[in-house]
Amino acid sequence: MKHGDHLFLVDGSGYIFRAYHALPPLTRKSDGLPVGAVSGFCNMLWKLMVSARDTSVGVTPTHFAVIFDYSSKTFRNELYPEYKANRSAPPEDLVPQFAIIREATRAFDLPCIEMEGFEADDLIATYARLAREAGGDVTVISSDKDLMQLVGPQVSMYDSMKDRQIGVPEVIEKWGVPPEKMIDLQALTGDSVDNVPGIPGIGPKTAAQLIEEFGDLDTLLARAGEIKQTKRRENIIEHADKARISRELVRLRDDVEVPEPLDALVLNPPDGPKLVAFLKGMEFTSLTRRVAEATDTDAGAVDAAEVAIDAGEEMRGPDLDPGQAKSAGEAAGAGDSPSFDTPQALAKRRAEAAVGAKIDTSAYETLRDIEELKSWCAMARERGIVAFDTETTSLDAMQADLVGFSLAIPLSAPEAGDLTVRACYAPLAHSNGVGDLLGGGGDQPGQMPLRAALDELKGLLEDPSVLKIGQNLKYDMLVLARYGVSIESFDDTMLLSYVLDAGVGGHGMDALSERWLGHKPITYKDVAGSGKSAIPFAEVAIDKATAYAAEDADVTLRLWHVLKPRLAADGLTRVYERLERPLAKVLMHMERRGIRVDRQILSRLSGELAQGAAALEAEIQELAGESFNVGSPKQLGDILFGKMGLPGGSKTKSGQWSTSAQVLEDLAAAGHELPRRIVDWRQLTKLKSTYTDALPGFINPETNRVHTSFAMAATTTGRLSSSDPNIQNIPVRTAEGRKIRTAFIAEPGNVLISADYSQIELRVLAHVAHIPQLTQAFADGVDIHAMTASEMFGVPVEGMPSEVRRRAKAINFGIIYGISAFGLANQLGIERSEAGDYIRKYFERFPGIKDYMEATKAEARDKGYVTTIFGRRAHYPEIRSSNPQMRAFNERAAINAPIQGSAADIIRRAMVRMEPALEKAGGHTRMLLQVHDELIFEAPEAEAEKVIPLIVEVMENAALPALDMAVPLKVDARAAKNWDEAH
DNA sequence: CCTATCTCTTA
DNA sequence: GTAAGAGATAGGT
Repeated sequence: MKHGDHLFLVDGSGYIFRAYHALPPLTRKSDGLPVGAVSGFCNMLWKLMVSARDTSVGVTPTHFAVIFDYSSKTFRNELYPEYKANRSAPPEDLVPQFAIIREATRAFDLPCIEMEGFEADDLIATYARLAREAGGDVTVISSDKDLMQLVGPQVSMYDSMKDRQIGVPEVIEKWGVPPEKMIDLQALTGDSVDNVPGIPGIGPKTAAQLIEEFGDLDTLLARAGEIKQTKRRENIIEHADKARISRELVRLRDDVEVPEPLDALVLNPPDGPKLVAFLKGMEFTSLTRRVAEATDTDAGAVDAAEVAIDAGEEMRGPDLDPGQAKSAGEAAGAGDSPSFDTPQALAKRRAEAAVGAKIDTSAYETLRDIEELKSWCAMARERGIVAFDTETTSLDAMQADLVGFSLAIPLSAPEAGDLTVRACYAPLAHSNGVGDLLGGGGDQPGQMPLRAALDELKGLLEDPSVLKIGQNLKYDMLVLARYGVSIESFDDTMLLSYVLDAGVGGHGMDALSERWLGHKPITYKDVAGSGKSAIPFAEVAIDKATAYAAEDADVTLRLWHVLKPRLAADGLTRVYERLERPLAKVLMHMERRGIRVDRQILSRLSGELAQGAAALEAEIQELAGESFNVGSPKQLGDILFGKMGLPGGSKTKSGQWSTSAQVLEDLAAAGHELPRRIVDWRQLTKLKSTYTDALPGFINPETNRVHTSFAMAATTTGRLSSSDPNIQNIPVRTAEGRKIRTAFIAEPGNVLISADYSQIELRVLAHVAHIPQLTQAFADGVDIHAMTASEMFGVPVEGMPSEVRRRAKAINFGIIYGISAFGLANQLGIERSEAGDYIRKYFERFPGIKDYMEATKAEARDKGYVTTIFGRRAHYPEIRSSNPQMRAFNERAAINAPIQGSAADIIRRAMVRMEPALEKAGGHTRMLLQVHDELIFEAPEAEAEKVIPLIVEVMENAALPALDMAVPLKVDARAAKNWDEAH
């Protein structure tokens, strides 16, 4: 570099955040990938590269570089651990743009520079000094005040969004001090965003005035006693040390050993085809056209580059030769000829390449010390992508302690054929299983200290510029949360599989590995044993644990390469991005909070139930004339239908007489005493064993609350399921059962709020099937079942007999379930022929329903799946079965899935939006549980009244703005001390 | 000890 | 008629 040369330094990280907030949100048309900041970035780069002379910069660059922050952890954290500690995670739709912007930089053939331990600002300061010393001029493309200390005769700044040059006069005008005093000024004012303390009560105006008066910070601090204003004087004296620390935090380092020499930053003419391919892939049409014209490229002849969401690897893949990972800052070689694909072609190729992957479990490494771990973290950062898995002591994430973790990093692009993966396991808390009652086993040798390893891991997992890939990451996040570690920027292979293939098969890692890789991973049983002889994972020998754990990370990474491209290829990006991935964290928080359950209430109920059941059992034995196991359907059947000779109803699959409640009720109605007692006995013992006895065992000893586990990928339709304990089947229908709900309580000073959607599935049906009468009825807010009865039977709603309404209600539910005459007859206790008449009548009155059902069945038959209103798919591969029963069952399920699934999508949307919305009411209300159409919250008494309308609003508007439903959604919400009264 | 069956709870 | 999870029993391993 020489006199007359001009270096442009773009503050890439700063630009991303500014553009995100300043520019209107923009998404890629084909798949909804958020690209607003990327678009602004590309336009800015292009403008600066080719026509900076026409802007207020007024010069053409000869050298050019884009600088990024490497990670959130820098040398400043050593000075002051709280530095940038309060910065919150970037918005969900900004995260994927970090990686894309790096890729954009490469597409422009510009050096992309970042360095561990330093902020972008330090690299900018260093390059600015080097250029200055070489006699060149510098323009820093940023408007960040932190960089203004660099401004001087040879260095100026440029605000590209306002097209405004920032020189010495501009800095003085804005801050009241010249650039060289900016450090002192910022030391006094501090910075709440970066958590730089400064001196309380001193803002920019006061700081400028003080610096003007005393000359510089040291003089000011030395002579602070002279300040007249009492409070200000005391503050400055008391917080002088804070100001000194602040000064070191804001002072930029200009002596960094930068990764590229100045001369490597020479600006080359853009590579037209390469850049056009990228811009086309991003669907930036007008910029594509401008670039194509300026570089004399035939845009029509260039294939769009595939740029996938969160792409760490995709972005780097096409222009990367296998095994030749480029170091940070190295520009992509201009001579590479990129191979670009349609999403479908890429997905297909990946799937084919993945089968029979060479997985060698003996090649995995065991990380024994921090240095090794550091080097793996650095490698992960360089690739921008890492698969991650934890090993723990328990399946219950709320009680699991960390035993170790594994990482897997792709070394080559899979386009090169076989994907090359390096994987490792870091054991942290393995013990010798020889401990007896007196002394626990000691640590196995060769493990690094847990705390130090966690610190290192935290830096990687919380770095949003590195994509973390896991299988069921909600579990890992839950475990890590207890160690103060979160995961920012992630993909979950279980959720990917669920979005792509719900209904096709399981989504567990072993199933996915066999399905996609043709590989059977080592099972947990293989390393830990099973049953009584099982040992805790912590006692597994480290070499065995390494093979098992590292393989999980390896397999997860390979699965991601197969599954992720399918998202764009199948148009399911939106479902994954909006309904699945963000919900994982929401559920993690809900599970972590748990709900308070009153032991005393349950124990009292248990006693009452035991008494009642014992009394009934005595009567039952008396009536039966012998003692038998009342809980055994087989023995009971022998008594009822053998010994007593009662008329048997239906038989079970295995040929046994059924003793179901339905059969017993019928016998009771015919005047038999014993069946009635059995029904009552079963109710009491069910409540006792499943609820009052089992629930206390789920109270976590640490938190004293019950933490259910929500499964995100368990149902075909998109509903959640709940287990350990299942809180989605807590009794409500009978008075006896409802007593169990009184044990679910709020903490003192708080209330529980229950908010549930009214008739959400019928509303969804009205919307998807376009039923005018239903739509109108919901708009008018009338009783929907009475309206149905009125339409069908010609009975006026006024004074309608309850039996008539009951039948209409059963029909409405039947429709949602994919009605059959058999089922409806069963439900209503009427003849099949009569039920058939009802159904015919219903279809006459609501012909749209019949059309919807036929169309849905046809869709399922043709495509193998049906779709919810938000695009979620539910697969029914057996719908083409030659078995008529099997076929009919699948048809009914297919009819139900879009209705149940759309309702599930709606509440998922509400849940994703709920947490930020609750902040507005004071921020102390916490979402605890979901029961399909109901959300349960815990709120301080003082906040409840304020938060209820907010909750209702979020839920009622959950479909918007993506979808403006033909039917309004209605939510009822109530607060009380316990769940029974709130519901 | 593990798995299948039956029953019952919810939306 | 849809979607789930769980407890008790019974029978095979």
